[in-house]
Amino acid sequence: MAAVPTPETPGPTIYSVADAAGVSIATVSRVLQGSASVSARTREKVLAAVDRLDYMPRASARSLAAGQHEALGLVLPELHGPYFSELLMGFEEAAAGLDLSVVLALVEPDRPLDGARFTRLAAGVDGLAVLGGLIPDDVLRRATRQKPLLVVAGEGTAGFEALAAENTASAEQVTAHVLDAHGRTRPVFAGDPEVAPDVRLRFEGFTRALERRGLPVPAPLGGGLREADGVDAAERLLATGMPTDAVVCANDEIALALTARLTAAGLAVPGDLAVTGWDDVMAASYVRPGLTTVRQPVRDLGALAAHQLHERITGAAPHDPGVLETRVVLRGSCGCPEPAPPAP
Amino acid sequence: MAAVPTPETPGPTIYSVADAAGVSIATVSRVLQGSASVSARTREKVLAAVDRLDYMPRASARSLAAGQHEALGLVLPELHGPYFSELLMGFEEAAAGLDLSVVLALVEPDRPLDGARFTRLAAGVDGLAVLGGLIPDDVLRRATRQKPLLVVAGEGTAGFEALAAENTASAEQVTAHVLDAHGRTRPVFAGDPEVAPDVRLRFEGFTRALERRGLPVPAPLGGGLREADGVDAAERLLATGMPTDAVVCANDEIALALTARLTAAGLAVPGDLAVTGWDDVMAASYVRPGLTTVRQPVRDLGALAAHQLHERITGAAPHDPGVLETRVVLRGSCGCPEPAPPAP
DNA sequence: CAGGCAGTTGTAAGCGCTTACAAGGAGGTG
DNA sequence: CACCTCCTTGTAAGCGCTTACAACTGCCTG
Repeated sequence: MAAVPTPETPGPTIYSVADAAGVSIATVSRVLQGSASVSARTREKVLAAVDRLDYMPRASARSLAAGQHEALGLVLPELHGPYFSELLMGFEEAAAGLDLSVVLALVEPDRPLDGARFTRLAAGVDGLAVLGGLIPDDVLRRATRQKPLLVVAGEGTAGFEALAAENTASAEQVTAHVLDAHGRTRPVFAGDPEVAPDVRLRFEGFTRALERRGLPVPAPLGGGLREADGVDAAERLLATGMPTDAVVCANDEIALALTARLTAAGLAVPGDLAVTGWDDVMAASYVRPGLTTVRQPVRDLGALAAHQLHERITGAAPHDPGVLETRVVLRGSCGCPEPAPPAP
Repeated sequence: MAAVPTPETPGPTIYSVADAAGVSIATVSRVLQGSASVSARTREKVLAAVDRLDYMPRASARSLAAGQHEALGLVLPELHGPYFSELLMGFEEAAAGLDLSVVLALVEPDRPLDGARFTRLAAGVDGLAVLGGLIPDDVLRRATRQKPLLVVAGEGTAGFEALAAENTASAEQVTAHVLDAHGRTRPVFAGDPEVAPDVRLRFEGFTRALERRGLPVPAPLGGGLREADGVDAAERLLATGMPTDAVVCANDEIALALTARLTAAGLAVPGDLAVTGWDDVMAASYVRPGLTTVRQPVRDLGALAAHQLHERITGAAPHDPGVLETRVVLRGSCGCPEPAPPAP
């Protein structure tokens, strides 16, 4: 028995199998494709040979001959929080359902998707889904000329095919809730609209709620989407003497960290400030007060991305972009009564 | 300008580029490999043609000719909690550093990695990393004959190459802490040792701590690793009249949900019961009391997996397996004084 | 100035698979 | 019984790339 196949000791090919089964390679291929008509007896002989030899076709040879990779690429940022994991799971599940592999590339702050890596990714897949705001537009535009490309959680504007969950209306809704149901009048937005398209759209909703009520719109607090950014935002707030009574945060991580920091500084949530988040992460339902937030169908987003990409690749009529619906989840942090027990 | 290339409209090949640049395809290949000696003038001509045509080599053709996929496969379960994300990030970063792509396959309860999917995965990569306990041993053994394979966070026993973070000693340590520092005497273990190798090893550490002190070892509470399982465990505990004063949980999700459920039932943590978790997820530091837990270098684990796999593939002498160290993080849930502010 | 060498480029043979087409055999029909 | 069909199988031509080898150029040596 030979050792594990390596580049130097390639292992059996379709020729070995054909020999072993006493048929031609075309027949082996047919059996393996389950495609054309092959007699039962022949099929068995071939399958027996496959089994005996531990044969496994090289995907590269298949792809080359068939002219398709049968793989989708997915580009995401650091996988912090449940958001990206969910997206990824939805995408992977849908892709698997379509018999497609998923090639994943992560973009981290110190590790942008440079030309080489992007090319290597794109060269091995039939289509590409990229998280909105991750890659500069010109790079995207270039990529678009190579492969079908879909921007996920981005804006439909820039001329790319895009797909996203609703943002603006939900943000307006949650802001309006804080204003109308809890009588707040000087809310601020924690997050940087420049950092990602969703954040910009959420800030727009926030803005709209204020404008409709004739309230002034303060500048957003800025910062990224991580816990540390929430702490920073809280400290900036403290430093400015807290000219606010509500903080609408761009996501739950910010909201949780900010709440913790403000509470440590002696402020009460929701007493002194109402706080809201976005995403409904696990911790949102465990902290006290529970975090009021917006839940989005992230997994569906991922799945839809895979399906739309597949349709683009196979040339089927593309879905209309569609914006997925979200849902506001009210808990104690905005001033609402705490819902039932924290357990799921 | 042609539309986006699709299987029907393939786009430029190395031949187009060679024509456009007035050289042979061998020369184009050389330029693209950055390899052999090519005159500066020729190189420029080729690069100009590449640029003009938006040429992108097919990975499948490269792989076929070169006999390598330049890709690693990774098999993980559902990406809940930060654990798997971290692992994935570490793996992907290391792989990218080695100029390798990452093909991801997720195994979910209703979606096992059947033969077809596994074959499709293995057929397109040079090596495979699989989370311990996910795939039946016989399937693994079969896979081992095809490709280099590494079991991550599993046990080194079964004859597979394996890699993991320390479990038993840390579990013994955290259990001992609850017993010795907080005077508990009747702890139980929440989790099912059968569900994953790490859990089994943690339960072993738990067991050892009790045995060394001459205490009886109660049967583990059983159940999976999700929040819902923690709730279940809590309810089982309540139903049996709570013959315990400490719960050592297999992970933080269980610990958090169980704590919430017990608290809702009127019990005090750590007053009535000490609770500990595993992983140090984000919520662990936000809840009150903070959750005492064990932090493991998950990202490093992922990175190490990619590196070891690569060494196996390239035939370099394999690292020795190595077990990564973990660290107990003490917070309020075991009875310790709460550390500084909750913010990171 | 012949011979040799290094540097550069082209030629061509695969890599392992899919698939159009041809070929052969078995069975049915008039 | 000749002929036509359908079913099954084989033949062979790629798919787009890498790479060993050959070939050519110009230059340096003796």
